[in-house]
Amino acid sequence: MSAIETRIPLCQSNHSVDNEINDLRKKALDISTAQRMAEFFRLLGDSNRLRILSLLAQQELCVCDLAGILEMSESAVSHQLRTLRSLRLVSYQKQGRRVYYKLLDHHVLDLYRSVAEHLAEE
Amino acid sequence: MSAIETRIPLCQSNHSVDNEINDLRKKALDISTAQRMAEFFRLLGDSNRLRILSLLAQQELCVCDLAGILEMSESAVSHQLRTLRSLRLVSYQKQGRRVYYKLLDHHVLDLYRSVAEHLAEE
DNA sequence: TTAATATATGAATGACTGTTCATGTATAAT
DNA sequence: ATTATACATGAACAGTCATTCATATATTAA
Repeated sequence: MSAIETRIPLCQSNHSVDNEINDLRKKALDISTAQRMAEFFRLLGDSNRLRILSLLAQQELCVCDLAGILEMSESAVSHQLRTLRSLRLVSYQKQGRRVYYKLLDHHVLDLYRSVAEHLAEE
Repeated sequence: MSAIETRIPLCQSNHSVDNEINDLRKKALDISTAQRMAEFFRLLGDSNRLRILSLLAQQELCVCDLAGILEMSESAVSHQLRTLRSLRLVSYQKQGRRVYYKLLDHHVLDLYRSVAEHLAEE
């Protein structure tokens, strides 16, 4: 059983890349890492979540202020914060009956800026 | 009609942030920009698209090679490339009946690295 | 010319996701 | 104590999305 025969059939016949298939398969992002990265990007792939993050990047804010500023329902904000919490992008602190959220992860701002730069170039 | 009265009701009573609501609303990411940024992040929020990009970051590849390496159907790959094309992340070049795709946007790699770094820290 | 290959694409399907609505809990105010 | 507020959360619903399937086009091979 040669390497060629165990290989999943690609394009018929040999073109330049053909011999490098196995190399490339190793170089490709592995599935589990890709899934974790995708999960992270997907988290940023919602305009309301981005707007929440843009505010928390400035200062701590409680749920009802976020809701008021962004004109979203408190429930919707709370659900989104739950998502952001689950990926450790925000932390929170209770004060009386209010819960103040703040940005926890500094990478988010880098990503934010990179995309802003990309969009500015179009 | 004072500024207070025209303001959308937030948390009852005045806490420290209350006077800054209008300021914060101006500082928040505006909706249309947030939507464009979200569209971009959402594009990266799929593991198969990330894996396609990780390969194209190394070299030009045709559809059937991508399909073979990633063990996806050619149709699925083609659909994803269409999406990547629409956001100008890849360009393509026809050679015979093959179509070679390559990475067009350098920001993608920056984003890619930022997230990889984030995940490495957990 | 005829058959096979590489790619593209519309429609259909199943899975996922964000919001709303209803409800529950904890805290503060009266 | 009773009421109102701030927040959380499960269920339901609507919209979105990635894949598959069927089909079409263009190019190469026979």
